[in-house]
Amino acid sequence: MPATPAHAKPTGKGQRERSPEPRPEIVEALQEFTSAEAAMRRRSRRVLPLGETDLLALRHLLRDQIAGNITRAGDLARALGITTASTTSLIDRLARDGYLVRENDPTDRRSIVLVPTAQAMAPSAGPESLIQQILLDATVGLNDTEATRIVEVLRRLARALDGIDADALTEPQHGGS
Amino acid sequence: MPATPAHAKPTGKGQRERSPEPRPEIVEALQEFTSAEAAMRRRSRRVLPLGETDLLALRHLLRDQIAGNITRAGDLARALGITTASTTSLIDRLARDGYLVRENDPTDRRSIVLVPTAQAMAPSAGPESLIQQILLDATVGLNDTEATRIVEVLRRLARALDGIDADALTEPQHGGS
DNA sequence: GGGCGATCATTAGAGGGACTAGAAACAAGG
DNA sequence: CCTTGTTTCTAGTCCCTCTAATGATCGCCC
Repeated sequence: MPATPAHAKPTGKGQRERSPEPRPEIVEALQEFTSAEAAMRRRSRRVLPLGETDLLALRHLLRDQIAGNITRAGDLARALGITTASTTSLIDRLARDGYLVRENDPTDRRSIVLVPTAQAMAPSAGPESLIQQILLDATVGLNDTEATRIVEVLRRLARALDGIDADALTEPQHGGS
Repeated sequence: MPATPAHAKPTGKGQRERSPEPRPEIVEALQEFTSAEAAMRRRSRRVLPLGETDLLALRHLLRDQIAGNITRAGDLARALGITTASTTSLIDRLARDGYLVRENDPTDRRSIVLVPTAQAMAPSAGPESLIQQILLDATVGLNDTEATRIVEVLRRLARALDGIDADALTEPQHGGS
């Protein structure tokens, strides 16, 4: 690995003070992480039972279920950033393999409600859990304050990405949230 | 671990002390980030000139060039976690659109050397740079120690993922030769 | 220095997953 | 009732990756 020579060095003064400056090293490190994860996931695609999108969909379903929310097909499409047509075949795949079932929405007969089955937790118990464990092992050695701060930043980054759509990229005006 | 729906609450004592405990919230927040990024990238695929893999490939090439290393086709395949066959068509795409050129490797006539062109930096200047800016904006408000710690953890996570291959997932033994 | 296995890039063919376009069923309001 | 908007699904297409097999070259050992 190259030693990434080109960091914009922060002005050396404040060591403990909150700085209004951005941190390019963090964005760069985040890129390293995502590209490492993508590469790992491609390398291991044979032994992983589900594709990337399918896994994200399943996680979304389980999270919604824990939170007590129901998930309809359209919700999943929006959450994953794919079209509803793609979502239909995604649901077909997951239903065919027994990860979820389609149920009628009692309040809207056009909609369907997606209900994860017990099988839905299986991926998290297979090779996926080993990945989780390896990741967990890499998070030790922090104090509570640091851990909290990291989670804060990651959440802020995720929400910032949520606000981006195609229009925001072509029209640099922040159209409002 | 049966399901672990909520967070494993750290033992409330150490607020400033380094803890050997893992931080599931960090892994979870990281998942949120990667899924938010994937969703954003899918939403904006129309206006982004390159696919995800193509972009990663270009970044790898530029990084190698800055570090003074040459990149051969096989190197790219390994870095991206795809087969050499897929790499061939990836190089075809990138070469066709003028992002790189193939050159002969003087030391090995079977290999080709990939040389990024000036065009290779164009994607980082378009919508991609806007994404970068939005991410940068979300990293403000940290002190130097916190920023350093975050980068440390992310790098450690990335390296941990680098060490995972299909065999490591099926054979939990770390016996790789 | 000639043969032999290993390595590198490529081609050919197949499959998965995402997209666009359009249609059917239903909801909601005039 | 009728019109307009929403939700899902079908049909057809395209892009990207994979497996399998080929041609060219390297490294090595006899």
